[in-house]
Amino acid sequence: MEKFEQDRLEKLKKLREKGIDPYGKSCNGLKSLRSIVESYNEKGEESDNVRVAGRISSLRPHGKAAFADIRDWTGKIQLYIKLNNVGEDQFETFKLLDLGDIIGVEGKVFKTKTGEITIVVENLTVLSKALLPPPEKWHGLRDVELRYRQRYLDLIANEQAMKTSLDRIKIIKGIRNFLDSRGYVEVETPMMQPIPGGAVARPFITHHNTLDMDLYLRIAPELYLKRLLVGGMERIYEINRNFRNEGISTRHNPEFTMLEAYEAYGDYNSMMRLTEELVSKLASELRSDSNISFGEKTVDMTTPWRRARFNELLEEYAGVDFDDEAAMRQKAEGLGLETGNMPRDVVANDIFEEEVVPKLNNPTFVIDYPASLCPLTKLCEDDKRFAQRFELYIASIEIANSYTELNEPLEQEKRFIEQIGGKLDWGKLDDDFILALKYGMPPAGGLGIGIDRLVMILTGNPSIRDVILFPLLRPASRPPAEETVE
RNA sequence: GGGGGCAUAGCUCAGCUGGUAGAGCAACGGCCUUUUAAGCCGUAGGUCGGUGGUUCGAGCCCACCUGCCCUCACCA
Repeated sequence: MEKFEQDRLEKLKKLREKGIDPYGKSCNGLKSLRSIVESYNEKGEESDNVRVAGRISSLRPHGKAAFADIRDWTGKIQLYIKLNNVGEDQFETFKLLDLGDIIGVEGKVFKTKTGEITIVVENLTVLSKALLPPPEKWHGLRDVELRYRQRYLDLIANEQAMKTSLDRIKIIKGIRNFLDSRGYVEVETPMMQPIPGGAVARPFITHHNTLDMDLYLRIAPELYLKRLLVGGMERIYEINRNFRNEGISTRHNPEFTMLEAYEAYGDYNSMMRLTEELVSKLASELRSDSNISFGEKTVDMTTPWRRARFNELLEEYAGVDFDDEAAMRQKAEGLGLETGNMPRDVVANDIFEEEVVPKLNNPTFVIDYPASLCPLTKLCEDDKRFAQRFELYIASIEIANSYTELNEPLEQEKRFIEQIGGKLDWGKLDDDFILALKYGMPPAGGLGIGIDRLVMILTGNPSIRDVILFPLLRPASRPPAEETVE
């Protein structure tokens, strides 16, 4: 507690008395710890000094010598400090160091008799004196609440946390490279929207003072991206945050990262091919094994992935015939689902989520959804009861959602009105979007991929909070309740 | 929002049937110039999440509150 801080403040004072700045300056010519190890393994011992920096993660003093481990974000390396080598003054400085301090070191690389690649310290710089101790070195930081609230400690203490975070960055970069190489361009559309559209979800509301108007944090960028299709941008994507004022769970964070991509003159089939190529490529770049363990489950990412119609799967896993509405309603009631005044499509979808989704373990494209569930989608040509939409499920989690985009303005307007007549009580009809469509939008395929969920699958983390650096939490301590309010 | 679980030293965890608080790591003092979960000797460290209650006595039982985890609902 305060005791730890007191002890360390005392050492800080002593460092200053020795004329050392405990919060040092920038360093040139630093090498990553991993590169030191790799270069030693390739070339063996070298006569030149190396310069490195890192956080002290272990200290093993031996009187007039000491071993220490320092860690950077590429790995760790052992240091060997000998009184004979560094002299009285620097050895004194070393003794004022603690676990968690960040130091710079210069010295030669060698191998100890136990075979560990080690830097013999010749020169030592204090770069940051830590006033609080890091989490325990062996067990790391286990307390999930602390891991989320103080993510920096998680990153320091748990290698896996750092790896997942860096893997996430690789995945997002991989997506950009993939799309860029296919002639897509990345665009930015409004996060604050006067009418939150492109999905059905409760939005966050905010207010602009000068314009004196309420705005909504976007629930999807879709309607703006399609305006760009109208404007002639033929291959576009956006990777950015969406905000939905809904429940929080292992698969839901109020702000989450979404990829949306649109390809003029494509359709949901072209987007399906794109999705399979993209996701399987990311998977193989990240791990050599095509099997990913995900909680209790194991997912086989080997392509080609299964493609099955919505109603086929309903038949296969729920034993329900989409055409036999009475039997379907009976089945739903048997599952304890509310069927009351629900339209048939909604009942079918409820059964689907209850009975089919839990069984979709290996990557599966579910295609051709009931039409009324897809207000922004073109209908199937051979059966107008279904729409040209697919969703990709992996480990029973919805990863991607794609349509052949509806580009008929009057039909779109009609479907919006039906939707509003239904249950939407926030927002209104986005007639500016309809106006855009009236100028002509090319036929197009559109694709959305939930990035956080994709990262969950590809890194094998079953909780979304482990792939978002700072997931939303309640404040740890809240001010005492006001007696006068409410 | 409903249901279930968890909260003990800085960290990781024990704590029996209710009898007054423990270990390892970290810390502090000492010894130690190839160790690696270094070792050896010694020391210190606690509002047992919070507030009430039951009891001669509460970390333990009860109620309420706070936070987190799981799950259901809303949703991606």
